[in-house]
Amino acid sequence: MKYQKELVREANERKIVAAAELIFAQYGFKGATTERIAKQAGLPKANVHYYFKTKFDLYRRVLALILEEWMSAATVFDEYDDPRTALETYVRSKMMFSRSRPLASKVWANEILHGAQVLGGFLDTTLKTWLQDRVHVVEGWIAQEKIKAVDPHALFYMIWSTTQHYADFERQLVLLHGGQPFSDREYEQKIEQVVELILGSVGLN
Amino acid sequence: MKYQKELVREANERKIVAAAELIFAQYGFKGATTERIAKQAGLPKANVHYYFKTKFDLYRRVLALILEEWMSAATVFDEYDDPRTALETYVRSKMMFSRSRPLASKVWANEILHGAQVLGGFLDTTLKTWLQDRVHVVEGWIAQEKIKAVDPHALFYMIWSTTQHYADFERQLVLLHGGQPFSDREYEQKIEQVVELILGSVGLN
DNA sequence: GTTAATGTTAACCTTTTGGTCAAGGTTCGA
DNA sequence: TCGAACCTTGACCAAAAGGTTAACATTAAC
Repeated sequence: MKYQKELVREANERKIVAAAELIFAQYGFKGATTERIAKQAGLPKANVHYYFKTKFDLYRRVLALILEEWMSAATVFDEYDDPRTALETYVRSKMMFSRSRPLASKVWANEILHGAQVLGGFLDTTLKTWLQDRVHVVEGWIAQEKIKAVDPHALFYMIWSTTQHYADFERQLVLLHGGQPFSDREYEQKIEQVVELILGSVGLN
Repeated sequence: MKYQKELVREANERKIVAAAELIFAQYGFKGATTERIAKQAGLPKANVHYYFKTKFDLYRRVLALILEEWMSAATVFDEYDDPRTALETYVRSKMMFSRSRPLASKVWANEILHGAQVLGGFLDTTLKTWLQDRVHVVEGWIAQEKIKAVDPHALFYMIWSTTQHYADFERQLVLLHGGQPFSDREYEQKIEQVVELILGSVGLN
């Protein structure tokens, strides 16, 4: 059984992290103020600093949690051997991530856009390894003539950028869509269209 | 013949705008300080404020110039009737923009990521119209069975995101590429690969 | 019930930063 | 050469913002 204090700590940290994610997504690291984060979390600013020594610590925590989600979402790529199923599942998963966690995607995009000061280490090690392994898988498909001979790196970049675009450039898409956010039904269609385009790009129709 | 003062003004504004673009790209609007912009431009801060009343005015100027470039780059789409040539030319043009003006692309991405406060009006009007017209062109191609029946909006979003990714996520690509920036020769190959993927996505091989 | 550890918060401090000012310099037409 | 317009810049100011403090409240262990 957990102590009350432990529960209080967990609940407060969760509230603060959720608030911070929203504010960082909206304003960027520098543009986000601890005051605003505190208000969003429904706590006084000093309380935020009690749980997180500095704004930068809080930012790192937010990114670390997003990183975790990112990694666990990436595992779906390995669940199928067949290129069509593997790619389709992966693209769907990434599209769903953009839909359900747009704030996470935006914080991530902002971090990389401004030089990946915090995530650089991850990109350089874990992600690099992950990508190399999957590139080999794709090369295998190409060798077996299961898909067209495309550049695997370029393919992954296209999948990442296209799917993340639906979160990071949400505002643009909404404006081009007449100011209305996509309904669940409309978004399902977007997913289908993206899947179709990606599969088409490697010759799977 | 131009007056000397006119030349001074033009030269200084250019210096300031160029510096501002760099600093906005690196730090975002809020993260950029006028002091830093001034230093980058090689001028005292007060001089920056002499030419641009506020930081926000300067930001708007930077975006306005980028907008101009964006629009004039977009015209290449209309130069050919044939889908293969039109798409290939457009994708190449966008890839070259990412290569030659990565800072512009980053400032743009940052602006939209954080809600398109300034560019909202443009997206909602000029870009929306531009897109609708080109969507009709693509629909024409589909009706004539020149390309696969894909969703034209999704196609444009994919082209935009994929090509801009090479500027906006430059840092990630470089890290995944072993820390080395792409040479001109390597980048040419990247362009080919992206063109191939995009053409493939609409069934042109 | 006493004590130690942890949580809460208003008030405060310090640094950063966008922006102003005033005094002096430069250009240029008359 | 004189004066008006424009350019230059160090010093300054007020507000914003990250972070600290100290006093008080609550919980938990004995």
